[in-house]
Amino acid sequence: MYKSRRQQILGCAAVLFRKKGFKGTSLAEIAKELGMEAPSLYNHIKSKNEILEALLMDIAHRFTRGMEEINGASLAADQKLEKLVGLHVRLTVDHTDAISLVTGEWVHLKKPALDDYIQLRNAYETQFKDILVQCMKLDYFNPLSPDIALFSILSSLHWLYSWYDRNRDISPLDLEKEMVQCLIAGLRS
Amino acid sequence: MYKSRRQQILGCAAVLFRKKGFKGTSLAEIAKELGMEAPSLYNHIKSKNEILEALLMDIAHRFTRGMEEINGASLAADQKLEKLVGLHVRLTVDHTDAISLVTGEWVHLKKPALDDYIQLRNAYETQFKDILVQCMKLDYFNPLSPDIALFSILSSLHWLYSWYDRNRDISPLDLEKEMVQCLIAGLRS
DNA sequence: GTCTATACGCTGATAGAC
DNA sequence: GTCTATCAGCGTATAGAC
Repeated sequence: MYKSRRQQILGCAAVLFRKKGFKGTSLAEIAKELGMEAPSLYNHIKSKNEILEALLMDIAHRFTRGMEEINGASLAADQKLEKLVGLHVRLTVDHTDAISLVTGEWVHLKKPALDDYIQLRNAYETQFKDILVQCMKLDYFNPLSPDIALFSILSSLHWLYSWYDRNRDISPLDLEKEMVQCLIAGLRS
Repeated sequence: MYKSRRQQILGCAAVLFRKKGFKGTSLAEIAKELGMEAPSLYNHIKSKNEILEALLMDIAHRFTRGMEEINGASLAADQKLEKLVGLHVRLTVDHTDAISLVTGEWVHLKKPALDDYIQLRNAYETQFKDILVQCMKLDYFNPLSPDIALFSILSSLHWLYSWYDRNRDISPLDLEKEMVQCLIAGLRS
């Protein structure tokens, strides 16, 4: 599969940003990893910050699209919840490094992009909670605090990448099944 | 309550490190917040990195001591698990800013301190998992994968600080009860 | 598209007066 | 203990040759 120079830079940066943080990674390091000099990067990117924007907005849009698909289908709320876990597992497996930036590095986004990112994030969480609330209206779900349940499930899903990295032998499908059991079984009475 | 200049610096740094990251925070910013100049900080600290070390090792030792106390008491495994949730809630409420560094900023620790930190962290997680395994031997617990259950519970507990910050109105005791229900209820059959 | 040369601000840290 | 002065190094970014 062909990768443009820009895509190579983005992929390489994601790995380094994950390991050393956005502020802890220099353009020289990214360039060196690709066998080039730092200034040459500017033929493919606008600035260092643009790299972070491209990585994070791509991830954010993938989550948004996934949520739209799930909400568009005519499924019961608990089935939607299981689909959401699957969405997180799939994106984590396919974009492990970029997704790791969601937990902390997004704070280094700058003003216009930062607002866009936060807006997408808030919309996603709102829709996630709506589905959770619908689940709790089903009589075989426990009526927990939706805020705490949302936070609890989401934080586990956000950290999937760190766990998956140390256990790449598990198949994505098995991982999804285990996560569904672990996260959702607790909500059912 | 009296706070030494060093403690003021550490507390101030924790707030800034949390908001802008360790690498994204300059000594000048920390100093300014305290109404002093950057070089004056060196009368109380050895280096910028030492601030991070002091903050993280303090937190790590608090978790280690908490685990020792819980393991030292003669409690059933499921009771120990509940106590552990309480430990995380209490430390999060009392040291919100410093504890936020546990999720990502610890990677900026340098060699001698980094190894100490990782060692404490691994020991804590091992003991946590042991308790989880003991729970699953009780007949009213589901036999989930201990690794996934550990990861799932710990990631929720690690992100408590971000949630607690936006919901400071809830009492620590209520939060503890909700978290126990949300995290542990799922493991019980 | 890649390079070398270069500008220039910021950062962590030290020296030394008060 | 705090300050001012100062340094060396690094980081992003630009200019311009090839």
